[in-house]
Amino acid sequence: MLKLSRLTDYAVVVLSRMGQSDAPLLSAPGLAVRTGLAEPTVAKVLKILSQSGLVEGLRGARGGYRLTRPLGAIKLSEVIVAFDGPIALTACVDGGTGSCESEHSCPVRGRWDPVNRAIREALAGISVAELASGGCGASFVSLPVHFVAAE
Amino acid sequence: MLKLSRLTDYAVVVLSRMGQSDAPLLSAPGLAVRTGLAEPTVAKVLKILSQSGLVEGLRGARGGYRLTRPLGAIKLSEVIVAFDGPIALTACVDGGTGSCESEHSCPVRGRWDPVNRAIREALAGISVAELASGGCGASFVSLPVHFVAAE
DNA sequence: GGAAAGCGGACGCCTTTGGTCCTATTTACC
DNA sequence: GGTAAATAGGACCAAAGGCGTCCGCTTTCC
Repeated sequence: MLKLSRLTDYAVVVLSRMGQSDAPLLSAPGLAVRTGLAEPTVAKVLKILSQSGLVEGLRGARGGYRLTRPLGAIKLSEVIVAFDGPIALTACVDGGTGSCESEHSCPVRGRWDPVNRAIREALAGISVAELASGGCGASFVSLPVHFVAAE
Repeated sequence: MLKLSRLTDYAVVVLSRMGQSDAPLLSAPGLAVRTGLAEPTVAKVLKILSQSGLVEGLRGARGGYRLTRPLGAIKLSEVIVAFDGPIALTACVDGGTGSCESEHSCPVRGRWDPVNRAIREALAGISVAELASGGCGASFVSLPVHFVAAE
């Protein structure tokens, strides 16, 4: 549906809350309360974020999670890839052969690659900080996306 | 999944084939043979394309479908909208209130709008003809996408 | 040693998608 | 006028994936 999964949406919310707080460590139950999301869901989100290296988990009592990078250094595309997998509009991922039974006669064979690249670059040009910033009044971020029709 | 539905993929293939042919009218069974797709599927795709006004259907024996516009005038975003609905990465569509139960405390409230706009503009800057053109050697299409972080 | 918290995996409900089929309507041709 | 071919619209069913939840295990602090 050209929609990202709900988990990804939650992840952005959770990351944003982590960026707002100045506490060194935040627990999953604590973040659940602050975000208003269900506790198991927040735990799942943080687990995946931890596996992707976007946050770091510290075990044991008084444990919790912390950002491994400031929000401004986390690209939106990284979060999406962590939850939804590689960003590709069609099942025919770049270059691969054998995945489609009628690829020999497909008129759009390989033509999606530049489109995918354009989307990827657009989402890589936005940081989570830019998504979360509530106080940045009138900042303009220009992202020039170059679409190469033919490789 | 940030993937468009399979029907949308088929639609691009069917439209491309229609653009290649110079016959005034093409039937669904005929297009099914030319594309290698199942006949009922092609019929479904053409029905939706017809409802969206991208193709025109003529009934009766010797009937068929024809493009209402040249492929170069059909934006990729139009095809996606016809099958997948409005292009919005999150369920929180632009501006709307009441759709999310925790919108009062959501730190990314309304922040997705510029992202959605950027994606929309990127997909609106590509025509189906550019996707289908097999002979266009080294044409470069530049689409400047301006991302406004704060509205 | 107990409590709190992260880690990994598995399970079940639900929605959506997808492919198919049936019937009605329209039109060309014999 | 009848028949065949094609679109139009809707309904149906099976499959897949997402989503939320829960369990047991490990780790660490008090």
